Amino acid sequence: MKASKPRALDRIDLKILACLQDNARISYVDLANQVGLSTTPCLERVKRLERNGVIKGYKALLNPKYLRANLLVFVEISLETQSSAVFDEFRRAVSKQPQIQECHLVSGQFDYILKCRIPEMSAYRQLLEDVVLTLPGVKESKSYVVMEEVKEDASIYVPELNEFDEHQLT
Amino acid sequence: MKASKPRALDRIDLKILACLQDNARISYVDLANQVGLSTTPCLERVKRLERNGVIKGYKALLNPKYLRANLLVFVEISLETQSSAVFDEFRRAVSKQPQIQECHLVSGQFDYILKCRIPEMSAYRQLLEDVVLTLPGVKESKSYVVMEEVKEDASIYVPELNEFDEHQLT
DNA sequence: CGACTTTCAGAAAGATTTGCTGTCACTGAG
DNA sequence: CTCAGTGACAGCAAATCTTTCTGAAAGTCG
Repeated sequence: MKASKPRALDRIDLKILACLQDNARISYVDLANQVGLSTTPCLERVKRLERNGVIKGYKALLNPKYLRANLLVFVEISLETQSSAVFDEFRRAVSKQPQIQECHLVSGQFDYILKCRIPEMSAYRQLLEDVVLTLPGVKESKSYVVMEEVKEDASIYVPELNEFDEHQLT
Repeated sequence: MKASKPRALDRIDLKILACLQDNARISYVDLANQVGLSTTPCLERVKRLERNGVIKGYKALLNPKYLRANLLVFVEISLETQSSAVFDEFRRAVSKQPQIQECHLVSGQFDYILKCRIPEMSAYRQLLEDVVLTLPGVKESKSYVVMEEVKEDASIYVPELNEFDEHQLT
């Protein structure tokens, strides 16, 4: 037997993804109607998208205002050495901190960009002390405190099929 | 009659939020079991959390790899003038671009931080031209191309009740 | 104390999920 | 060309879930 060949996403798959990204708690009946299928093949497609890793999960979007996460700060960090031991330790420290939502290794002047949600300024100082400054290799760090969130949209743009022709699952 | 007074979140609310953030497609039956209620009050609490804006929505998490959004770039932008007309125009341009996932007004050296997901480098150049460089007020921009996403977690940390005592809905 | 409010559980009706079956269209081998 | 074999689909039905209704228990305020 051959492994299930990962097929390219078709028009209906893209519609399903857009719908579920818009409202993850939609029922399969409604979803099927919106994409023009009956429930059975619609369910099968969703399960397949989950199996293939196209859909990574479903999340409720919470309002930071009510959860002591009012303050959003971006931090740029560069490390002294670029040894993998230091990098690993840095990653481990970052992973443990739930207040650090994102951490990306970037090219450019700095090594890492962090996105942190915290209750208030004092917690930010604490976080910097805990994570950033106690780590051995931190050379420099710069903080940007967010004054206003103009746009925050976790959604990924789901293209139309015609923009998407030659694109394949890999 | 008085408007429904927004009560503080209690232990069960926090559990519900954590569960729904972890898996937005959980059934009310399972959710009720996990938080130690029967389905009826559990459903009521969820609806109330939605009404009060604590839950802003439910989203499927899609894998950028399969949606032509492989490349993640952060852009820092500062504007020449800080007139509100320029700011407004900038915001409008940003809002229209689905590839710009986030845009934040920050304090510090730059005015805005953008987070963009795009198919590849050529699209990035295009985006810069479309949004950033055609706008009148852009003084300076700096790009950080993400080489590795160490951590990306849209979740907001849901505190335990004991860490949460004196916090109120406002 | 007594009325009122809030929160809860249980039951029941309605809706959804999910597995089963059969049909249709397409494909490749003979 | 013909005929399995395959994949995707719709319809149906049983199990499960959602959601409304009802009433009980606990707390609040006069």
